[in-house]
Amino acid sequence: MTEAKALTKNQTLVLGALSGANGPLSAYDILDRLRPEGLRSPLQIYRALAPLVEQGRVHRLESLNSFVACAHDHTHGHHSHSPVVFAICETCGQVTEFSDEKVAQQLRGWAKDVGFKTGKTTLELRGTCRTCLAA
Amino acid sequence: MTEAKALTKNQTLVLGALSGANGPLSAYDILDRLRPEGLRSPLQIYRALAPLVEQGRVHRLESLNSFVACAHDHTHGHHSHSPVVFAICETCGQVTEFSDEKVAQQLRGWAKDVGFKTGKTTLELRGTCRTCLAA
DNA sequence: TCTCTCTATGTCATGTTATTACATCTGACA
DNA sequence: TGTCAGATGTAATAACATGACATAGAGAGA
Repeated sequence: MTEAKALTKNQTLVLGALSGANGPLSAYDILDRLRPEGLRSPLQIYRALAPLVEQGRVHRLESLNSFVACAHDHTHGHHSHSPVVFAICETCGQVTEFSDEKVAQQLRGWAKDVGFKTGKTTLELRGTCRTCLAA
Repeated sequence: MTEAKALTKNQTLVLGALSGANGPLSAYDILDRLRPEGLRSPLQIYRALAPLVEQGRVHRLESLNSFVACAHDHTHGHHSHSPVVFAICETCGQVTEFSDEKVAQQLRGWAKDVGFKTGKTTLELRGTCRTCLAA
């Protein structure tokens, strides 16, 4: 098993901010939370986010222009790279992360048929979660 | 069969610009193309886009912050609302639009299981198309 | 130890995407 | 003709993201 890559100071701060939040944060939201730690510019946030997203420790939600800490465990250095689905509640902001092998398989099948080489997959559901529906 | 809704002048211009393009355009790209027609501000573009997207004549690509004309026929006023998948070639910019009932079904199944009410679904594949792979 | 180099960091400026607020125009129709 | 609603026009600004360049610190090797 490979070791998890060590994080730099700013990466640690950014990941901490996202882990501590109970929903997605924009880069500027993160910046506001980290001003007390001395961060001052958006670029510092974006620079820290890039490798975190790359490593899968943070996900970018394209439909919100914001970021969430990955719900899975990264302390042991490895995780699945099958595409992730995000269900985003527009009422409470909570994001549920899951992956679905059937969906992945189906998309791979389409790609194979038409000769498309898939890199990153974005799959986001916007709607209302069970809790908010009940309320 | 319901009739297609009539478009306003600016909506016609914007849809025309998107139909004429051979790939996705940002709102500001569209604006640049429509300056000769007298459009001057981003808001004019965004205002025209909103109902076009609403009606499904235009799709927004979240991962590119840009827009494409829907590949399907809207002249007869009706089209399927099953979620659409976009395959975006990062080399040539071409966007292929398709829908996959199995994927849709699978996602509906998940939503049902956890009690999530899905509104809009975003499903975008970034990668390389057959043509660009061959080149 | 010195210094070279690589990575991370800091800062300013700017580029790109999207909306708020408010004014004006136009056509339907009472 | 008056007025009302929808479409349009314009300025200003908010929100998201990156380019360019300077600085700091840690580790390798002379």
